[in-house]
Amino acid sequence: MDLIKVLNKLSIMILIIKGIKMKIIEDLKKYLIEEYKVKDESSLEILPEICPQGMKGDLTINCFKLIKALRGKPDDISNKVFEFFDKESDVISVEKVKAFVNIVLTPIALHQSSVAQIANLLAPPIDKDSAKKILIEFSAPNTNKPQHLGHVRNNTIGMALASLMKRAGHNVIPVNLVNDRGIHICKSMIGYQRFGNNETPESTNTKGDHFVGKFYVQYNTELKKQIAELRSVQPELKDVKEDDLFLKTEIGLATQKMLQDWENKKSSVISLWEMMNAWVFKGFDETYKRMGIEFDKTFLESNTYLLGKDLIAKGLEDGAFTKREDGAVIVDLGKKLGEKVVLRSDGTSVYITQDIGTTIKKYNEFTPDQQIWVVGDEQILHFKQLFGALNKMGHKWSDTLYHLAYGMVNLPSGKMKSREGTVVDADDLFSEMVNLAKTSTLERCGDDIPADIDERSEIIGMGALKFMLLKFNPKTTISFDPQASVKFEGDTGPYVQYACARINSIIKKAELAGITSDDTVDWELLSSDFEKNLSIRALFYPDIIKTAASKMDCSILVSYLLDLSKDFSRFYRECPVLSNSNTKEIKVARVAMCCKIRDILTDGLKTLTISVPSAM
RNA sequence: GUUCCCGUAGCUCAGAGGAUAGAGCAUUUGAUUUCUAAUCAAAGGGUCGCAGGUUCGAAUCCUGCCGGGGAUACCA
Repeated sequence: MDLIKVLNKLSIMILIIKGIKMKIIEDLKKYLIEEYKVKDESSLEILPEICPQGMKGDLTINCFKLIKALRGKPDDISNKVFEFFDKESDVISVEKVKAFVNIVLTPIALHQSSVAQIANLLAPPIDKDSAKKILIEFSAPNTNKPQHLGHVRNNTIGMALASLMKRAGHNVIPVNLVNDRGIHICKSMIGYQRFGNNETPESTNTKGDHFVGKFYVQYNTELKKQIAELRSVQPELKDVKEDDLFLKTEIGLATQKMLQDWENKKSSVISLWEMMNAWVFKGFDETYKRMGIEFDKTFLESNTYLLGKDLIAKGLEDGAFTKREDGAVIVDLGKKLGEKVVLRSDGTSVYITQDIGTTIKKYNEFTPDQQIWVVGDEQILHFKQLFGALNKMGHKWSDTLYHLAYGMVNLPSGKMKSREGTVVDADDLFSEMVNLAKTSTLERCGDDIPADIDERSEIIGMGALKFMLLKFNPKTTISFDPQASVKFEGDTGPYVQYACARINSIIKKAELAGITSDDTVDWELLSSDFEKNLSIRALFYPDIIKTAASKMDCSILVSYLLDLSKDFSRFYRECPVLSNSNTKEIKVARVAMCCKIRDILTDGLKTLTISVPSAM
């Protein structure tokens, strides 16, 4: 036993290489630098890979990737790598296939570099010097209707990205910018004035955002009716677009008047606006709370919509912008992006005017190293123009701005369209998911209904939804089938949660048997492929966090957690932990392994803003 | 017209220039006296849209074409 302890201490000499912390790999690097007389040591990065199935090995060194740094031939390099490993006592066997060198490590060397160093695996992979202050804006809802599946994707990606960046070691400030003013807001206000009958969310027992959304729908119905009437009286308007007929309708004119009154701060309009917005915000708060979303700061468009005008004037002076013959101020963004109007000829703002203003305001307020917007991919051009305009204005930080463009969410029937009533409402979706989780939990429990059934169902249902949305690369347009794609089997959140639940159950039973996490672990005993695979996978966790953060892609972490859970499920089947046929030492070692794997799974899910239920 | 994204198994999707292109679902089959079967094991299923090019090596990079979607407002 003492010998083991000494060996443990020796291999604790851990060094960091691109997220993979292994002494043997660092030694290999030193050896190759010596052999090939490499001058710039930082040019040589050795990132081992998991050996593919069917090959004999734990880890693989791909020598093709070392050609550049070493300036050698693939065959020579792989021979040298082979020779190096052949002499290492931590290596049981080495195999060279073409320029790939596959090594099998002793269990103790492997586990000591991996799960035994759980604190290292869970530490932020980015050092303090390269940590950035990142402002991330997402959600950006309108206050005239409740949120739908598209917002849910935005919210989920935004919050998980913020959490991921934080986990990687950055300083993250999540912010929201609520579109609480404008013609569309006036539409729901007119709708309420005409059809509201002085009802309130309380009097009708309706969630505030749904309550207001109802009047937005009624408004649009009325508008459509008036347009139809107009066309029946004036048949020549048949081919004119609906948008162009807006100001020819009575309700359209009333809406425009209301917007003007709002901008002139007419008290009756302002108080109606304040009352209805308060209802919506209360509803949104519930939605955000249920999703586990918190913002450090919420900007309101009603406070920011006038920003930018003076900046345009200054840009005009500095020559960043030019005045066109018709009086509009434009920015010339070159051949690809063309000209963009930044101020109307009548001197009023366009959308990009206030975006310029808000972005500069955010920069001055927080001085971040990077600003990120999580906004749908239909606005790619807009953001390119925004960044281009800021660049022209001489803001050097404009090249640190980043638009994380995510794809749309389609239904099997096609696009979601609010006008056709094919929108999946966020709150309905949450309830459906949680109910599904509850039903299947009840099925599994039989008569033994757990006391925390509702809390558990909430965690499982919401976890399944978030996991599903994060599984896809953000930029892909995804197809969401509420019936089929939302199951709790296979590559899902509950699969990962289930692995955690099984581990928790084992640990509870182990404690009853007198096995604790303080017991000394003999890692040598975990020598099966199933046990080694867990350590191999765990070894890559910091690198996965780092890569996912640098690519701003949570799906990388999602795939990893599925792989690790899969490795665990196999281990669970093949290596009983508390079986009576096991010695106490084996039980202790396997319990320790379970704890470490659970820690990683829990940490990974938490990073994705997903919780783990007490049991399943 | 210009521009951006996508095209990989029946379906939904991973593949960070490298080995025999992978998962899940669906289909077929097997596993529960042993720590939770929301699990595990296995089978079938692929001209990686097409054609060139770069490379020792291309699903991955470049060019062209075909197909699908988005953006091309003094809308937000």
